[in-house]
Amino acid sequence: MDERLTQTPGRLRALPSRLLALTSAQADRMVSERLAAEGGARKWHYAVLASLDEYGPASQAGLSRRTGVYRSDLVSVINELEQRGHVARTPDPEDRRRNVVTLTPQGRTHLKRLDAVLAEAQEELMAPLSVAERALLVGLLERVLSR
Amino acid sequence: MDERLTQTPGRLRALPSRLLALTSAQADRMVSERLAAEGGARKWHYAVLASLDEYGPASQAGLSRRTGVYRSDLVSVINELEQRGHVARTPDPEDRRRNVVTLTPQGRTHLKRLDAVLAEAQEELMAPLSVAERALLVGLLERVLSR
DNA sequence: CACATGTCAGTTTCACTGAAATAA
DNA sequence: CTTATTTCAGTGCAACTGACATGT
Repeated sequence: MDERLTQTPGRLRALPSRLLALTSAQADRMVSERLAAEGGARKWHYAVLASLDEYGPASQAGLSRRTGVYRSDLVSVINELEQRGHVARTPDPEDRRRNVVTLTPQGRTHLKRLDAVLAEAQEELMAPLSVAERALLVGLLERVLSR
Repeated sequence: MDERLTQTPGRLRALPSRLLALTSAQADRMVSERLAAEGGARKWHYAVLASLDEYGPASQAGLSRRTGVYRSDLVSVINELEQRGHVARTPDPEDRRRNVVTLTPQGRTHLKRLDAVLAEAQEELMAPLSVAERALLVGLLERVLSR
C-alpha cells in the first residue's frame, strides 16, 4: 500500500483518477469489513434501509432510483433483508405489478447499528485529515460529481 | 447520475466513502473509454509501460511491486503487450526463474499516445475545479492514503 | 400499442487467493 | 529446506445488459 506510492512511476503518482481509485478501494475495504462483521451486511443493505427510513415505503423500482442500485440487483438484496426480518415485501393493491417494501421495527434497530458502524469507518478513513479538511474533501468530490 | 445525488438519502449523500466510490467510478469510466479507443489499452497496460519507461527493464515480480498490479494478473497484461510488440519478454541469464521485460521503441511511441489520452481524461474529470482546487484535492487524497 | 415492474440469467472487470513448477 | 518467480485456475463482488412475464 505504501509501496504503491513510493515505487510508483511519477506519471501515475499524482494522477487524480488513480488516487481516487486507491482511496476508494481503501474506503471500501474499511466499510465492507465493518459491515460484514455486523451480520454479513453490505453497502446495498445499508442504502436500502436508510432510504426506507428517510423516505418511507417504496416499490423496488423506486428504491432503485433512490439508491442507485440496479433494479435487477435489488431483488436479491430485498430477499436477504426480508429473510432477516429487516423489511417486509407486500404486493401493492393499487398497482399489482409492484411490491411495497417496508422497514420493520427490527430493520430500524439494525439500521441504527449500521449507522454507528458506518460512522466509525468514516472516522478511520478520514483520520489523517482535520475536520475542516474533511469537509473540504467532501465539497471537492461533490463538485467533481456535479455534472 | 444526478439522480443519485438528488434522490439519495441524506445519510448517504455526504458519506465520504460513497462520494469516493462514485467519483472513482466516474474517473474510471472516462479513463477506460479513452484508453479502449486507443487500440484496446487498459489502465494496467499504461502502468506497466510507464514503469518500464521511467525505471527501465524489470522482472514481472518487480513490475508487480512497482505498479501494484498482482503478479498473477500481470501475466496476461505482459502477454498482450508482447503480442502488440510494445514490450519484449526474454529470459534473465542471471536468474533463470525470471523474465526480463523491456520496452520496445514501438512501446515507447504507444506510451506517448497514452500519456496524451490520460491527460485529456484527467482534464475532463477535473473540469469543474480550478487548478488550485485540483492540487488541493490531490493533496488531500494523498494524505488519506498516507498510512 | 407503449411502457413500467419484478425477476432471472448472464457478462465483464477488478481485486485477490491458492497452488504448482521451476530455480535460487 | 526456504524462498522467489512465473503461471494457471478459480473465487467473490460490483456494475451492468438483455430478456421475459405480468400488469398499467
